[in-house]
Amino acid sequence: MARYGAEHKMETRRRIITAASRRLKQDGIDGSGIAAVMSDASLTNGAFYAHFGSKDDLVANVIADQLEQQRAAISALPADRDSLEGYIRGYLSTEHRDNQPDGCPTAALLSEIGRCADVVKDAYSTGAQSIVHEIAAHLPVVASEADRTQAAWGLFSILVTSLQLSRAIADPEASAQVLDAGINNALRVLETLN
Amino acid sequence: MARYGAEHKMETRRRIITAASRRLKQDGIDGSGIAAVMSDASLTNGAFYAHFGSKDDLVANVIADQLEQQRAAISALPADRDSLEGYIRGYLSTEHRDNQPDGCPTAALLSEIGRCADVVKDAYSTGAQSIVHEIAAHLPVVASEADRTQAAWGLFSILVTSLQLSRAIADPEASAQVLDAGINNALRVLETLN
DNA sequence: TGTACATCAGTGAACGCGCGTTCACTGATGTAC
DNA sequence: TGTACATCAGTGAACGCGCGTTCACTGATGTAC
Repeated sequence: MARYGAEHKMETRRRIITAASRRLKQDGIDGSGIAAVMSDASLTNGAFYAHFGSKDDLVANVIADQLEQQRAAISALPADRDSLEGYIRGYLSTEHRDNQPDGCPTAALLSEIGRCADVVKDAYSTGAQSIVHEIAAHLPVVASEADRTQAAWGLFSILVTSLQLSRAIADPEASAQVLDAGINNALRVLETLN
Repeated sequence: MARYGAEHKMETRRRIITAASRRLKQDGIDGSGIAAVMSDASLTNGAFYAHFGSKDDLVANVIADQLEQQRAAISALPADRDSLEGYIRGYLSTEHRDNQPDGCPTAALLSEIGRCADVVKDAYSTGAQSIVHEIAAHLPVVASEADRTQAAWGLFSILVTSLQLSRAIADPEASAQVLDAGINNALRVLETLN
């Protein structure tokens, strides 16, 4: 028997994924080095390859994990309009805008993911579709399922770009206007379904 | 007098900006090196600093130039609903999705821009606001200017994220569905203004 | 007309640095007997 | 109970490479006289 329990290595792996999630969302995929991620996880760079086959492998695992967490958070919302509105207002808040390491992975990384290896894109595809279906399940049932899925893509789009834009625009007033416009546009999607 | 006319250096500068636009949109900001850009422009890396003070300086100029071209293209559209619908369908086409070097700079770079130096973010802010105001000027005049500007942000958001998502999703069928949903959601924004 | 010099866009090698990845090694803990 | 050995998560130096940036130099063209 090894000196560590069976769960020890899995815990370390989880620690790396958690550290990498924050680092990747803060500095981007290209902007985050293995050594920095491992240091954030209180490890040295050499240990990395005992847990992941490559940087792409790590990124794919981070993406899948982050999207699943986001899906679960939406799943836990009560299926009424007020809860969804609360989620929208939280997503397009200045707090979320200013806390990228703890925020939405899609807003932080989407334009980089399109250029990533297939293993990353596949992880993203699966996760993003799960999130959108979860959003659709929380939309008013007055519309058909196809209409709700379509509206969910629209809602997701408005949230993501509005947040990305608010981060790319340096002037605080203009940035806040973009968040406001995003909230109104998102709420309008909810209304047009009724 | 120098052996070149006064316009020669400006032409070279333009050649670098054009090459860099394509390269940055294809490989991302972090993913594009000075040497590759200069090689694309049929020059060697050393000449770069005779034209730009830094990589950030180049990126800011590329962003400003790209967004101004996009604004001018929208400005040239007739201000009727069919023209706008045509623009939307072209933007969310598989051709645009598959031709990132010649495509929308926002879709290619937005999540990276939020992490860039202020000089880049300032160039982006100015350009993006111009584009949105140009879109707003092409929306039906039945709504107030504030409502149209807000709807223009929503339209822009739907276009950008839908294209980004279609590029991040590897499966062709799912990718096409995202483009379709984007078109429908974008057209719905036009309808709700009437 | 001929020659020495100034100009300057562009060349290409070099700088220090951080990247992703590899690998010989450490050292704490377990088992064998 | 004591000692030799096996296991293996983690260490830390090293690899080749490409990055952004610097700089001494080239060479084509103009001016001065």
